[in-house]
Parts: sequence; structure tokens; C-alpha cells
Amino acid sequence: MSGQHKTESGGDPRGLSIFTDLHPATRTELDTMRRLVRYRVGQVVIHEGEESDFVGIVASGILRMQKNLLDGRHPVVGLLVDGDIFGRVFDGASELAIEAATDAEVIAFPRDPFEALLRRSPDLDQVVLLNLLNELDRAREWMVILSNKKVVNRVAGFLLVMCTRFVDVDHLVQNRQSGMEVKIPVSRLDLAHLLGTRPESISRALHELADAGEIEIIAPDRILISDVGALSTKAGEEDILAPATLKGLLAGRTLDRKRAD
Amino acid sequence: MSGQHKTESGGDPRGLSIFTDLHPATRTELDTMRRLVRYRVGQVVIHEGEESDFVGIVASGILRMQKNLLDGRHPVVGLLVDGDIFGRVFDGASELAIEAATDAEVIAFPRDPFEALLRRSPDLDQVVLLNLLNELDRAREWMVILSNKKVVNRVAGFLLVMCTRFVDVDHLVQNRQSGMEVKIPVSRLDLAHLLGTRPESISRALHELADAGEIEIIAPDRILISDVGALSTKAGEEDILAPATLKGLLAGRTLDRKRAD
DNA sequence: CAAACCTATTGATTTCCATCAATCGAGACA
DNA sequence: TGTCTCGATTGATGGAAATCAATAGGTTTG
Repeated sequence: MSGQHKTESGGDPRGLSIFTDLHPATRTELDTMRRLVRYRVGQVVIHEGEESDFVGIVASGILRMQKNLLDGRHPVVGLLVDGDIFGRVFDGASELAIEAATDAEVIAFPRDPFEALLRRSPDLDQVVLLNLLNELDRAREWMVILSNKKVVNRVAGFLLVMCTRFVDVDHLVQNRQSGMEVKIPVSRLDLAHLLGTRPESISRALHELADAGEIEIIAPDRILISDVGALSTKAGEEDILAPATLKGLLAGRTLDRKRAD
Repeated sequence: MSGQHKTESGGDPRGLSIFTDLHPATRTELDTMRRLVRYRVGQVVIHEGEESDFVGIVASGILRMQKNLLDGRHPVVGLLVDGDIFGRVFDGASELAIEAATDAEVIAFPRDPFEALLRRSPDLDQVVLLNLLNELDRAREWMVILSNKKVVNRVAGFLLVMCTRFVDVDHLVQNRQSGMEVKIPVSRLDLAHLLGTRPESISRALHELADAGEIEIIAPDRILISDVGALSTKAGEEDILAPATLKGLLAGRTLDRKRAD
């Protein structure tokens, strides 16, 4: 009943790896208060405007942060994956809804004890601070991608982000001899909301990239990226996976900010 | 030569008010290491990719955070105003350029001593953490505004953000009997980059709102907002300045997260 | 005072995409 | 196996905005 998705073998449950370097005492306290919550596709994790009573870390699956507007639209402002922290630390209701984009598991910490521990433990505080800095970077990086006027350019940017940010999440990204294979973990509709467009345009953009020989559509949700450089150009960015940067990735570094220590 | 823009009378220099509640010892240390830097319109504060050696707080004027793309575009991902903290805390070069959108003054703290102090002072750490949380909220709020497909809707959202976030910055927002007067602090081109469009479209959108009687264009950079409700609807949001929320504003609360204490 | 310059604005045309509508394909289920 | 259903795809069309181009208004400069 327990270990189908999780990989508890030996080490931490998924998602908690961000806490690996914490002081043992802090770890112990966290372990004491944590509980695992499962959500199914489409379930609401935190309602918009709700004062959430827990801080969560994604252990598996994908959550989407979205705003539900009066006109019926609900733009997605970001996705949460393995290891991402969410839920309001320190007061305030969330202005965003958080919903499960796929079946998902969340490690939940009751808010008050978590905050109390946060105040007492500089090491935990540090982890949370770095996580926030990364989230902010991602949000802005995402804005740059969204600043592309043409859908095909935004889609190109999205695929590149998949390659970098989701590189070691689940098995979403795999190296092939002919390029990188990316599994798109959300529906076309979610993707459209994420990229500020409609599913039809997503479809057209993907097939346009395929016709240009820059990607290969193995299945609707499996994309083989064959020409990273072309995608980077389309995304307007410098070559995200240019030799220099790529070397770093292959060496095991991530693009995320790490603890200084 | 010194005190034309600044309001040093009695209390803190502008921008430092976010540090008002800090422990006196922390304040003293900060005061020791701070220095004031002035920038003129268009000057670069931090180059894209540069490893900045200081943490800054805006004391006056407006900075813009932008990405300079290969194709010549440079989308603006956010503005920094009085009291906003910028510059990388903890490692990493900025992926964004920061430039002065107007003449501006910045209070700069050398990075290493600032970080050292941050590690030692939970109160300062707390302020930085809350600032980050607010920045993240704003970034996502901004994404929601940018998710509007029509320019006129994004412009409406921008004007509303001016009314809330910039309510006590310089004299950008003033109450009139016929509505709120907003001073747009950046050029049409900057505004276009901020809203993901071109200056021509900005112009057309503003005049469309004026024709609808929802705003009045006193001067190109002075907008009188006469129908907040209509703008809110156009922005897709619930009525940001609806009675309940507005009452809070008038009571002196801001929409920002405050320290719990 | 006039010339030069920059910004905002207005006009005309083309491109891109949202939208409406129809088809296709894979999985669920009887 | 056949049908049902849902998501993805493809097609056709109207609308919005990018683009190109030109004018107006304000400020600086000589």
C-alpha cells in the first residue's frame, strides 16, 4: 500500500532530499511532524484565498499554481515538482490555487510548528531562503519565455526549461543518442494555460517544430529534441545548452543555487 | 547638492524604512557598511551575467529588471522602487540586467559583510525572507496580468498595480475627488517592454480606456483613474479596490506581508 | 527664434492566433 | 468486437496587434 511510487529504499523519501544536509536534530523534528498526503489528478491542494494550514513539499507528481479569474480563464503561473516547497510561510492566504496536474504525493508539515522550527533553525531557514531565491529566478525566467509573442517561440522555451529544470525529476528527461527525450507531464490544456494560449495553438506549434526537424513527436506527450540550438534561438535565449553550460550539467551540477556551506 | 530627492529629515533615509524594526545592533552594523550610489536614467546598475558585489536597496527613482535577448528584444520582468531589495544574496550571477528607468539612488551594502550579518542576525534574515516572499507574490501577480491576451486588459492591470503597490512611493499616486491620479514613471517604450507589447499599442489602449470614460489622460504620463471597477473587470481580477479591500488600504495597511512579531 | 530631436500619437497593412467546427485515434467498457 | 468518450489534431475564418510609415507636440540646442 505504501511503496509503489515512493523510493524510500535506504535514504529519504522523494522530495525530502532538499533537507538532506540539515542538522540531524532539525531533521528529527521535521520527521516527527511530517505526514504524507496523496492527491489525484484535478484535486485541489490549496484553494484560492484559502489560509493553508500546512507547508508542503512535493514528493511525486506535478502540481500547478493557477489563478482562477472571473472571466473563466485560469492561467497557470508555475508548476511544482519533486522537492518544491509551497504553502505560505508566515501569514497570509494564498492568492493562487494549487491543484494536482497529475496524481501527486505531498509531504505536509503543519504550519505553526514548521514556522517555529524555522525560527529556531538557521539551517532550515537557509534551505527555505535558497528555495525562495530559486523560485523567484524561475518565475522571472518564465516571464521571459512568456514575453515571446509567437506561440512557437514560447513552446520552444518550454521544452528547454523541461530539459534543464526537470532534468532529474521522475524520468521526464532521458538522454538518447539522437537527442533528449522529454515527457510532457501535463495535458495540452494545462500546457496552453501555462503558455498563455490554447491547445490548438500548442498542437500547431509542436508540429511546426517537428516539420522544421528540430523536434520529433514520438507521442503526444513524448518529444525528442533533436536540435537544441535551433530551439534556443527560437526561444530568444542564448544557447541554454551550449557546450559550456552543458558541460556543467553533465558534470552533475544543476542550474539551481546550492548551499554555500 | 545632497538633499533634493532624499527625505532624511529626522528618520531613516528613504528605502531603509524596511529596516526600521531591526534590532539596534543590527541597524548599527548596516549603517556602518552602507553607502549611497546614484544612477542616471539609462545607466546600468548590474549587467546581465555580472556577479554583483553588493546588495542594494532602492532609495529613490525606479529600476527595471530586464533580460537582453539575442534578437534585440529586452523584456522587462519587473520594476524596483523605494524599499525594494535587489542583487544576489548568496552566490550566483544575475541572469537579469538591472538598469535605471529614471534617475535613481541606491543604498548599497557590500555583499560579503551583508551575508555574514544575515547569517548572524535572525531579524535581518526575517526581513529579507519576507521581502523575497513579497517579490515572488508580485512576480506571479504580474504573470497573471500578462496572461491577458488583449493589450487593453494588460494596461488596465498595470494601472491597478500602480494604485496598489506604488501607493506610497514618491508621489506616484494621488487621491483626487474625481478618482486616483497615477504618474506613469517610465517611458512608453519601457511600459511596452513591461507589458509584452509595443509603444503604439500602449498608446491605443490608453486612448481606448479614455474613450470608454474609465480613465482620463491628463498628460502622457499622468492618468486619472475614474472607474476602478471597470478597470478591475478588464484586468480579469476581482475588484482589487472593492470596498472591503479599499477600507484596508485606507486604514493604513498595505497589501504586503508584514512581520508577524 | 528656428532647427533639430525625441517621444507620443495616428493611420494602413500584414501576420498571427483565438475561435468555431470537424475529424482522428486511443483507451474504457459493455 | 463495436461503441462511447475524451484528448489531440487539422481546417477555416474573423479579430487583434505587430509592423511599417507618417504626423504632431514638446523640449533642447544653436
